[in-house]
Amino acid sequence: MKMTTKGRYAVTAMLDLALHDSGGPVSLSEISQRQDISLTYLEQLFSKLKKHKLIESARGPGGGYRLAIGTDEITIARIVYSVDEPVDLTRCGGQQNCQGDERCLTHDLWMELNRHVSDFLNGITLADLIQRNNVKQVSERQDVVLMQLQNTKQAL
Amino acid sequence: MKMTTKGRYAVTAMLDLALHDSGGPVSLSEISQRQDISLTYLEQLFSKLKKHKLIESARGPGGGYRLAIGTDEITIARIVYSVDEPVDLTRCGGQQNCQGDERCLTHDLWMELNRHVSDFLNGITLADLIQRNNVKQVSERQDVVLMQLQNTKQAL
DNA sequence: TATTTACTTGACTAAAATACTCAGGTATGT
DNA sequence: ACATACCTGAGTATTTTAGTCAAGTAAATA
Repeated sequence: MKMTTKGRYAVTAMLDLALHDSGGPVSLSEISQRQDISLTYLEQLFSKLKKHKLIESARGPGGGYRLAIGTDEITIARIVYSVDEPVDLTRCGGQQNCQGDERCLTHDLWMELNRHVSDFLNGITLADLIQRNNVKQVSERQDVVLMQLQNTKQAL
Repeated sequence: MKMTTKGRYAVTAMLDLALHDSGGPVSLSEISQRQDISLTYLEQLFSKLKKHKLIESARGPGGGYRLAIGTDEITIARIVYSVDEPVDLTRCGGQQNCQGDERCLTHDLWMELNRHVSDFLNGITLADLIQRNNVKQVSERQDVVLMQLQNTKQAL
């Protein structure tokens, strides 16, 4: 399992989408502003998320993205796998050819770690995260900041 | 927690050392041959492992390395941390300033994953690995291959 | 004491991966 | 028509990784 900022951004963006999914579609520029992630980078991520059928898109003004399936079906693992192709921790990718064409001394250990991390990330869904107090708090703060930003813009 | 081949090599080399620690010190060239890791790269790794007091060195002919503490005190986590400086999975390194100077939406999630992986790697020692059947098997295979190699050399 | 073995140190480098940006699209609502 | 917003793929700067190279020092042994 590979953990990079790409995967982390994807989870953050998906969680943002889930939190604002009640009205119409959510545009990337909204998410970009709330989560401090560049718009073009988000486009890249969402393209992959869409390919993996986690989200649906609507074009044109008022368009944006919405979740394609329920928040309880979207695990963190699915999101991460969608943007970071599944690369695992063993040298050989589970092929058991880490040394010449045989298993290396620690092959099984890394396989175990792999499984462990996967199990953890498979056990948490967006629905779970939404319930969490710290997520609620941060999300509210972000909503307020975005509203202030928009008000300032209109005033100019 | 960062998982790279560097950390994996270090664990493999340390396990090899532990498995051959009964006689005198074990030289890096032995480990290099058994584990297919370049000698100069091993030197780099062992320098760090020594700084972290996991091993002791003896110079000169017949010299090499031996474990500085018991195999039951050497966790996988300690080895990995010794060669890969502790980098964690959050954007902020636990500083909670992942967004501006506030926590990002998924801060706590990555902290949790961090803790999870650490717990796992802290829960396994070299002593544990030595007991495992797959380790025993691979190790025996490697010993045989090395002996054959040395016999071939002498014959030349 | 000459020689060999083996650890020691630090700088250096090639290659890969990462984290993006940019330039052009295309669809859709008003 | 025009603005919004998704869509696509190429391109690129930076960083990290993995590993080499060079020039040592310490110790054992003949």
